[in-house]
Amino acid sequence: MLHSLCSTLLQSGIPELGLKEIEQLLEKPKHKDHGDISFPCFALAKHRKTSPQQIAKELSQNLSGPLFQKIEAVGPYVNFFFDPAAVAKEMVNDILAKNSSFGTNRNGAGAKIVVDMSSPNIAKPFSMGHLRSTVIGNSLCLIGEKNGYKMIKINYVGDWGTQFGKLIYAYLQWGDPEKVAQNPIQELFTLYVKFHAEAEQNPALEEEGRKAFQQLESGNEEYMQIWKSFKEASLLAFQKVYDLLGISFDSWKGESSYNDKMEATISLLEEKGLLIESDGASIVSLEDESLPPCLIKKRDGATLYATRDLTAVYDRFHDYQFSRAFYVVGHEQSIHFKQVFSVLKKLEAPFSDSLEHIPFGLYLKDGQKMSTRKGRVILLEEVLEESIAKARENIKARNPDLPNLQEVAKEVGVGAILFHDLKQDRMNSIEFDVDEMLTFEGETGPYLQYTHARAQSLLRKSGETSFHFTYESHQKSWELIKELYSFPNQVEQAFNRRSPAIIAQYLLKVAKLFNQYYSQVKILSDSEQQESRLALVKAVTVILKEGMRLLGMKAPDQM
RNA sequence: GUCCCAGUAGCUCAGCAGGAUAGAGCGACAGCCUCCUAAGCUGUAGGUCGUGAGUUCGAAUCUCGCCUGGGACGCCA
Repeated sequence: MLHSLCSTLLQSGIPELGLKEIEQLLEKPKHKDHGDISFPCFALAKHRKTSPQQIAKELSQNLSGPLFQKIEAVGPYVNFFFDPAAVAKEMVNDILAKNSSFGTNRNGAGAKIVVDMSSPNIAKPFSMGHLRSTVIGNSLCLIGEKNGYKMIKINYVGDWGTQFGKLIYAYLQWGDPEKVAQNPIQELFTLYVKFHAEAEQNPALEEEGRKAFQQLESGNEEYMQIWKSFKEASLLAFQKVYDLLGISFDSWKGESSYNDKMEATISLLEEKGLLIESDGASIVSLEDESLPPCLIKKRDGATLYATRDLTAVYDRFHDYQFSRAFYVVGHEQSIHFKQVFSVLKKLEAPFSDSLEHIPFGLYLKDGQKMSTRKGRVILLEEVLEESIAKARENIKARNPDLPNLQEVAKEVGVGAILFHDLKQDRMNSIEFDVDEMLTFEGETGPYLQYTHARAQSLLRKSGETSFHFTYESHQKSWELIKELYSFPNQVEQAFNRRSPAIIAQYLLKVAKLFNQYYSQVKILSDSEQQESRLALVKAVTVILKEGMRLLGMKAPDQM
């Protein structure tokens, strides 16, 4: 709204540019004394062969309007200062009227996007590494829905592959069935680590593992039974983590669901003449794309993950007729996805232009990648429990009478972990640091939740249920209102750039502005301003709550 | 060796579809609760935006080289 007001006003003075072009040139000044919106004249200077300073001066002379306090030329810029008294009321009332649907748009027009996310490996603990895929994927889905898309969350569980051959071999060799039955995840993990430690001494074990997987894939009854029991135990354990995170899925079709469909994929590749032999394995050459070849079948005939990804995407297209497919998977798999997408292009798959790898940096431990094989992992569940415990202590100390202590502690503890992950650009690698992760002060999830709870507390104390805003002159409140009103734009940006961090950073700005306002202005008072101030507070809660929802966080009313 | 990602304050990061004086948080130091939740707020100190070129009226932002760190590179996922 503010932008279009400025561009409309400018247009008469700039006949050579269209309304849209002018609007795109407008920018938000970094400094307050440069106004609310500014128009840089450099582009015009080129056309007109006059100095931008001159143009700014000329343009600003003829400009004025009832909604503006002043419009002035400063150097090569035309700076617009709105009259908050004239525009703020409409802005705040718009937010209040739309409530949580403020910022929702129909850009996606209901198009379906399937999202491959989370995808932990069964028989391995749920590590911090899987957290990123899970929370980034989940947030992108929420942001996608807000932008009018139909998002389909697929947990492509890693329940097939050579690793299970290794695990079965290790289990038969060293496993204690009773121990495994009692504490499956921990025991299986121990076996997995042991296998790799032993294999370093005795490389022949790798061959044993491959053999065992080959047998599993060809339907060995005993191995299937073992595999099934591993899978059941793992899914049970994962569910606990998903419950804590408050995340659910539309599909749990894991890698093993495609066992009987792989042959079809392989024949398809053969029909197109893409499959060639190389060192006994079957590959698709991608030399023309300067990529390493895509391995389809191992020497022993067993399949590989590329084979399964190819098969899975055809199946997903069949099930959902998606318009796009996202793969929220670590950056270290970038080449793999380039390969798979290239093969699909060669296959002339109808969806081959709709595939998108959404990579993210990894969690590092001591500057290095965490490795499941070496047992160098950190368990998500433990970190979550620790965070919840800390939140509980904090609440007990500050708000001992809070009735639903456990529930709020969970929301805050989990919120801290979620926000810590989502607040920074997803490509950044994150050095794992518990202390930093469990910080509740500064730019953190609990800070946002605290700010929201504070605002809710004001509303609760006032007893007010309907809100009417009229503008009261105050520098902070105008800054805050402008920020609140930019939420719809942030929602679009976050989706276009596939970036939950945009929402996270935005919420920090809102919270900071509100806390400043709160410290300067007494909201609950007998003054006639109270009603209007409360309306602004209400608008803040609307944005904070909805914004946190888009990140997968809860916003408790008290904490 | 080839390819990908990153390098901004002591630490963690914003800013990057080029624009005015590079911003936060943490940590340090100094303040603010007889007052709406101090998980908060205010102030001070702290920067050759890795480095060298180039493009441009203008570069932290775009291009190329180099340096440093991380990751990937046919039978793991």
